[in-house]
Amino acid sequence: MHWADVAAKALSHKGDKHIVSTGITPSGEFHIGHLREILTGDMIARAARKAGLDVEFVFIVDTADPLRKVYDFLGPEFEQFIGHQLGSIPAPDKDGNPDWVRFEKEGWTYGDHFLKPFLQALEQIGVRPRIIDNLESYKAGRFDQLTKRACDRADEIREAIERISSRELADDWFPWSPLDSKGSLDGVKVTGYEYPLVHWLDSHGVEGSSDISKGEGKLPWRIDWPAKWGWIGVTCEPFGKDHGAAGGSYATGREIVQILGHEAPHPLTYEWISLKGQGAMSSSAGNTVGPIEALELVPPEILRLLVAKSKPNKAIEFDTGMSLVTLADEYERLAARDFNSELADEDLTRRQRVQIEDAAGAMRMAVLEEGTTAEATAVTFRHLALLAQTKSTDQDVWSSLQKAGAISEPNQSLVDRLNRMRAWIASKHFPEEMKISILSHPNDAALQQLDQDDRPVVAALAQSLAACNWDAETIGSAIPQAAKDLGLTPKSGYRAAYAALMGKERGPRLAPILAEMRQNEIVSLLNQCALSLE
RNA sequence: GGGCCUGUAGCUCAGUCAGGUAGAGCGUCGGACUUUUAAUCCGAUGGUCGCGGGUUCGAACCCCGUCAGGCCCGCCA
Repeated sequence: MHWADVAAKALSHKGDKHIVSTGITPSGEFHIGHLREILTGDMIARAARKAGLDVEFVFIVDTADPLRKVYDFLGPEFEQFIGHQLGSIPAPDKDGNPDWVRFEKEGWTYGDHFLKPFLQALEQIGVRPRIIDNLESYKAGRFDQLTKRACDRADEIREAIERISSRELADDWFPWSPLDSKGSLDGVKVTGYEYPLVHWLDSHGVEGSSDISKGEGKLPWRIDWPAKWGWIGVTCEPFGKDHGAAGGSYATGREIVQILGHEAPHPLTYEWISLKGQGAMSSSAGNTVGPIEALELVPPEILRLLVAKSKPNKAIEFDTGMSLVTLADEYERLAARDFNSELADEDLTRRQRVQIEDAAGAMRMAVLEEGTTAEATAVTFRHLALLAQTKSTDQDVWSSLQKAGAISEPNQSLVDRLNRMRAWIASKHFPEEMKISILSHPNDAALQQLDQDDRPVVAALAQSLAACNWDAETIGSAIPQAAKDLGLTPKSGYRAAYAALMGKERGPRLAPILAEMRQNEIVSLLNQCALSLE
């Protein structure tokens, strides 16, 4: 069973109606690590729907969280907003300074700035959650009753947090952080409480009162989370391994939510995504790949496959180089399989069966539109990379594929894929290994690798290519023919051609590439190679 | 200090919950396709299941210990 189906099954034991929730703080650039959170939730919801459950998928944007510090991408002016809520301060402009104009005219906030592009990415990747803005929810009084309960039973909550996380809370700790006279959550002392008011004294020596029912402040993180479970009615939530550890926020949350009068959701802890060779992704370290950037290179269904095929507790190493090609080709292979007929085989061992079921499940989760079946495009990533590099127009690419019988008319997903491929090729991420390049000088090392028998082919090839019509078809037949004329197999022709022209043992189809080059340069290169072999 | 996760073929991982002959994909190697050589198809190769004990007729799986990597007990997906 696929991991999402396992989670769905666990949910089905608890009832028929479910809310799967995810949440992210928009404190900086979103990266593909955040995508795992939301895709994990989306996949559980998908599996639950397939299991016949009534399920809603929500995404909570934690705009009520305060700005923790002046990040590297922010200008010094943001110093004044430390402790202020992300949904109530201006966004950084291009230079990292507060964009007051948009803030005042459009209400464009720090949270919006980072959230909006992420939402676009979600749309592209087929995730359409109900979005809940946390700050607005506070202001609308959604947290009111649960906050009242938390304040009324502050001692119980304090006891739970201290016992479970084995940390000591300050004497003046209170389960509500009021906003101070400047709008900050930092350094505010609670001096009294009578619902709905929490009285405070801030770091500027100002006294005031915070109205819980109007959201003039927020619950501290460890209570904020269970309170959300309560008022939204969350029954399942995936979260990063940081929250999942013993003593972590889920452990305290599951008890606190009971104090608040609700049940804890079914948990699912997932591992982080790291960038290959660079460790965990972190916005401050700058080693991130944003969801938008990733989607410019990778078809969304392939990004989905990456998450779908990895069990949540497995760390994922994301890599925009060769692994992407492997992953994309894996998608194509999987799409071409007929899992139902494979599973019909009675002789399968339990292991083989599980493996086929998991692959089928992963593909169900990977397709963009829920309930559809992936269709193989009949063009591998590798092949598309080749065509995109050798054909200057899209139409030439389609013609080549049509000629090969791979497609009749390109469908939309193939068109998208070609656009992404061109973006990938143009980006710094495109791997050297995939780049097609014809040598400008003989590569002696590669030539020496050639068998003695194959060496004469180089000279023969130089002659026949010098004489032939310079089109892909003619070149294509000249290469094997040159070998045959010498009593060798076509393979010898290719070996010689690759060694001489690309300095490799094998490579992509040569003829269409050569046809794009100048005939005299190719012939001259072959002649030089022939000379150096003598 | 306390706790969680991970460790299985060259690589990525299934299999551990319900103990029963070590599995897949990729890679590699070989063959076929006698002009689509990053393609496709066929075949082969490949593992003291981190290590040491214990329970058992039988352990990758359960128990105890141990090593290594990652993480949590302020904030982080």
